[in-house]
Amino acid sequence: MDAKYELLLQEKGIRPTAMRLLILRELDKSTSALNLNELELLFAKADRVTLYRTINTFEEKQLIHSIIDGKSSVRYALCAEGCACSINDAHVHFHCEVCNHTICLNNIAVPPVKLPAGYSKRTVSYSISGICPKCA
Amino acid sequence: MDAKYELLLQEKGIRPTAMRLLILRELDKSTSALNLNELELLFAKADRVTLYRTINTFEEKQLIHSIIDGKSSVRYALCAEGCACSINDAHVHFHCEVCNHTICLNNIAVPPVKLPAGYSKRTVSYSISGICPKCA
DNA sequence: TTCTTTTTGCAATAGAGTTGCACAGGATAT
DNA sequence: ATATCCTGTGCAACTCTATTGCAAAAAGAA
Repeated sequence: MDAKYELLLQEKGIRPTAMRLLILRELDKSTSALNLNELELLFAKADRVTLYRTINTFEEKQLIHSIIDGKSSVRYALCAEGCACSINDAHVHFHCEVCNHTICLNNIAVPPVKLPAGYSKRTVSYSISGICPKCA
Repeated sequence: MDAKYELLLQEKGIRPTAMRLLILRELDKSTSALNLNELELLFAKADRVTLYRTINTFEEKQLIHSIIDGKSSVRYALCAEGCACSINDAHVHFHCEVCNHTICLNNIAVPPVKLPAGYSKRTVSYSISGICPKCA
């Protein structure tokens, strides 16, 4: 069961501790991107800081990516398999203003724009805010 | 001198007080989008809360728009003339990771994407992070 | 086991955003 | 003009999110 997650962690060079496995499983189960607070609610017994540091580790090792949705806080979602967190892997995010969920539109790539001369591009973020099918 | 700003405020239905004129002028002068903290530094004598509420008023009346750049805080920039803050007016923003400035690429419109069925789009945000010409 | 390194928990702090309340100043009515 | 009302501004306090330092616990290495 957890073998899958353990493998995933090891592939990314992250030591599979109990906490990390739990957090990874929650991120995988969730259909929307979670912020720190939502994660905390899922783990009554875990410390905010542990979650915070775990999330940071995951992001550094490119196991998850962060999303800046409409307002409020940063959210996180698992990267798709084979994702290198490069510009080519970037997809569009959708934030529902009713249920306040943010989801990855993994199969909608961010359409490129041509920057004026002299600008170099490292990361891009394209997010759409509106109403999702469930809340319509 | 200030007549221009006074007129601008009145056009948008905002009463032109001294503070508002000052803040508007600073926003107009600035070549990059400012966050609350940066604004505060420009006005040593003004209160954070006044700036905060002024900015909120400006945004409600669509005199300025907010930008969610890379990390940190929300930034604000003057809307272009004739902007209605609709999706069609949306432009791409660029955030320089070196000087930490965020600028409006007013003449680069956000390329539209086709959402899956059931999703309705209200606002979009496209921001690029990298290095600007000055810092390259 | 013993030693060393990593991970976790607790406490405290920093920073941004927000609200309530009270005072000041301009606009309006009498 | 005076009284009244409404809006804007400032002060204080608070919430929420993010972050750091330090010590205990757990994991890995010798």
